[in-house]
Amino acid sequence: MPKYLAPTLTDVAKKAGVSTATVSRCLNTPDHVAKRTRDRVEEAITALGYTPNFGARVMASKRTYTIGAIIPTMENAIFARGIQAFQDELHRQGYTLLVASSSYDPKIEEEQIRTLVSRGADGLLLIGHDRSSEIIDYLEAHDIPALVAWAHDPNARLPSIGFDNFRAMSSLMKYILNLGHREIGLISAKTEFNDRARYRLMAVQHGMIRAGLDPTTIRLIETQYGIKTGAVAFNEIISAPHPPTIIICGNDVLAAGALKKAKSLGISIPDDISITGFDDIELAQCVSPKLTTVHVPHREMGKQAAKTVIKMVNKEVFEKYKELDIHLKIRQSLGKPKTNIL
Amino acid sequence: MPKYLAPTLTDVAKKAGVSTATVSRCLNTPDHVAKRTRDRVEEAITALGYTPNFGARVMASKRTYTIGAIIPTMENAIFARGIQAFQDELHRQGYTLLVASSSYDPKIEEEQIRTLVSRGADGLLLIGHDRSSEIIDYLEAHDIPALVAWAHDPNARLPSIGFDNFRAMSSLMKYILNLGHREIGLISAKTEFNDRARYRLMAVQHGMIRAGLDPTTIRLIETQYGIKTGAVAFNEIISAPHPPTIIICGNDVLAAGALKKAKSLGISIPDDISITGFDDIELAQCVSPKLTTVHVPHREMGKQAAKTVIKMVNKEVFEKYKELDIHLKIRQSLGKPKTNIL
DNA sequence: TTGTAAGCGTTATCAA
DNA sequence: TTGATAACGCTTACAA
Repeated sequence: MPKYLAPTLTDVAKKAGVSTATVSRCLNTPDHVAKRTRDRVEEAITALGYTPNFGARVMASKRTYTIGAIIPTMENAIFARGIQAFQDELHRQGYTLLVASSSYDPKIEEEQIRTLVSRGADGLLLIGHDRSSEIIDYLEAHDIPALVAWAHDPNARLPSIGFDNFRAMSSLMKYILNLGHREIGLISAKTEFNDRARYRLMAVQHGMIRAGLDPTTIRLIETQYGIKTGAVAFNEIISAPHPPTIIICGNDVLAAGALKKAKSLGISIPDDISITGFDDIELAQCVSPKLTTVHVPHREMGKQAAKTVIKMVNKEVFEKYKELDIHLKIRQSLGKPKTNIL
Repeated sequence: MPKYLAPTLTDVAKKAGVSTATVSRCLNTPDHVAKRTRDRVEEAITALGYTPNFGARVMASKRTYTIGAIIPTMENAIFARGIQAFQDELHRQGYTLLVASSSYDPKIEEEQIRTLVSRGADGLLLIGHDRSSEIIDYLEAHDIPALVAWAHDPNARLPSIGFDNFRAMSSLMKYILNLGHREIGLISAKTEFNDRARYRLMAVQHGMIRAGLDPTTIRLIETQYGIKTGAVAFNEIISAPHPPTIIICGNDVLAAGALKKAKSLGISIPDDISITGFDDIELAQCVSPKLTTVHVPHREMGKQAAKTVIKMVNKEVFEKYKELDIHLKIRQSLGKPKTNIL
């Protein structure tokens, strides 16, 4: 069997009896071509099963209609929902999304940024602000616009669309303190290279201080994201000598893990201890008791992120720091603190 | 501010005082270059912040070390976990994964296949076998190897790695019938363009027949994937005149939705009615009662898929139809049928 | 409306 | 071990 070679513009041109320029025009600016010729060319294209070579196209035109996104992990409903919305909007506007994941590793993230840029991404979507200024220089040097999502920071170098993680967690914290909780546990995602997690942690600490409490009394565990890790952390906090009346979790997945563990230990939520989440993914409503959490408009964020990135790519004006509203979602996993010590 | 232009091989060559060929060699076959020259070149590269242009590279070398994957949706823990494992293994072997999603639409899937191929993907990962033979012709014509995952079918044109959806659901069905269930409800994903869903449905029907029951008595609802849609479907089945003693769900997410609805209606699972899922994602253990489901080794599948695709790309021998083991995960959402009619 | 031809940034072949 | 130089497939002035 002879090795097949994909047909090129030249093949199509030959078959249609026109120049390569004309074929190219049929593809890019069809209305600049006479109907008769266009028909001939299109015929040749389908006959040959021609698909343009992307690499060549990029080299010649410098425009790819491709947006890259680098997310910490694909294995997380939180990003999944927002990214799907991002992709849907991009697709509607004729752009293609290419996704890569960094496994929460800044080195890998840099690598992926370079990969995507060298592949001709017109623009990039990144998660959070924690990254080296070198890589931002790199993006500027290559004139590749990048938008940060899942965060809001008007002082950051990169534009962003998202919410203020500090404010969001603060409002939950205020609610918790109002209920009378004073002994607080916190299961957080790793805060290194993760500004979202760090701001959420800071919000809890600041809440304590404002209430005249000692923030060092927070039973804090930093752990990787996951249901299992949430369960382990819960167990650890609850087993210590003086357990808290509430365990705040950095996201819904950790909270679900904590809840699961509580159940298996026969600890009643929220009677014995309260648990809260963050994100309001569907999971939050599937567990019982349903999770009190912070609602984040992931779909909206994804959609608007797409619109903004496209504006950036096209050098149109855009809102540089767009903040989205979040709100508390009060459900059953949060109650008043138990009066007698557990 | 002058518009910056990304440095090219030529710039590096000039700066290092060598030819472009030498720079290229430093990048691709460093050991064919004298250490002294190599050092000079590397210095120039970092000084300029040079990154190779991918398009040009592809055009010149025809090799990209990129694998494309097209999944029905990113918004689904089922694919997320497998794809993350797929990506991890690819990354370990020096390949880059580019993911696109089809929104369960075969037209979009074709589009994405062409996009990925024209971008120079060396190989492709696809989900399930349902697609036009034209697009398979296209892949063959372009000599792009494609591997199907999440399915097993030794008669299909494309090689695959996965499990036999019919067998998997059949074994669950056998277990269910053994418990004494005779009145069966089924919430399935849409079966059009989805062989996995179709085989699972067929398995339920065949199970009925083998047990001497009439498969047309199955209360069947086909719906989109989602927690909400699962809840709606459950409600519909349960509200009909003669409700079943069990509702089999095509995957865990639908089952979680059904469970949630049951709880809100005050229906006790599994005392009043049983519910089963499929996939055994983490969610299955977070709901209560925990879901009886079919365990699918997603991570293992993703990892092996990566290894196989790389073999295919490199024209090494590989197992064309690899079947992975699945097994029942018996938990609490499945019980004996209630004796008196609900 | 169409054709000619000069790039675009690499790699690879062939000499040196 | 290095350097010229011809592809690779496409777009886009510029000419016709």
